[in-house]
Amino acid sequence: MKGTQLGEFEELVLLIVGVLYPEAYGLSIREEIISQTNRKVAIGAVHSSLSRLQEKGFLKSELAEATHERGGRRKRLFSITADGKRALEKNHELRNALFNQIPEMALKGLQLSGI
Amino acid sequence: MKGTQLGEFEELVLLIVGVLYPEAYGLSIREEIISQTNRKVAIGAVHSSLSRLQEKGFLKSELAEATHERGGRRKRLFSITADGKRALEKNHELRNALFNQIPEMALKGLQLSGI
DNA sequence: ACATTTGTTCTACATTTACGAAAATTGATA
DNA sequence: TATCAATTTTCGTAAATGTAGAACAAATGT
Repeated sequence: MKGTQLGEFEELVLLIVGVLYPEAYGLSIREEIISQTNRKVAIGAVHSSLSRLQEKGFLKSELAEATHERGGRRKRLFSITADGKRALEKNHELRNALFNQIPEMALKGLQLSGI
Repeated sequence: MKGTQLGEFEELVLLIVGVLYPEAYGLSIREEIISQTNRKVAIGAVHSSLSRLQEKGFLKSELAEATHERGGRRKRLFSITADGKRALEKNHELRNALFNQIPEMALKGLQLSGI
């Protein structure tokens, strides 16, 4: 990859940032991924993906003010850029198009696996 | 990835194998990816992805008989397994669901990038 | 002041993706 | 049947992504 392609996990993170808008930050993103996918994710994985997405220009971020909760350190809030939106839509369209091009025969009988 | 997750390129290859059925083999897959995505792909990338997909159980393959064309080493033809189909559908559904959960606001005004 | 909670940064390593040269077959031709 | 040209896969290596969790930072409660 030449640094402009969206990886599998990166795409997931990008989508979740959209879903969580405007409250997308490291921990909330992690929680949302876990609850929507049943997949376990370490916090470090999320943050490294976030910073790579920002380097690629698909996300931007700003430091929010601290809240009044216990702990409540300042959050870094992420949001999608125009490039990020384009990348997401492009992937979505490509995949839908390919999905629809698969002939019936290619998948016929596959649901009753090894009888 | 723990060996059962589909990588970004792997998912693309899996879709193309479906599209090309029953004539999916290394070179034809490479050509189809290039023509459908305008992305340049090396033959080695395709083959390593194919063998990983087979290890994961998402693809199966068989050696076809030689054709009558000049040259023509025997092709290894790939097709999707039941597990592969499931993985593809699961990804497709998840992505559609997430896409639909993104609030309008998250993408508002992003099309007119840097005027 | 100190413990606790929330959150981000840093570091290290595993897996996937990428590239292209080398090797293996196969039909054609001499 | 030896060699050539064409087609396809295999192999070795480098770079990008994915995964994990400890270290570090800043806020609140007592």
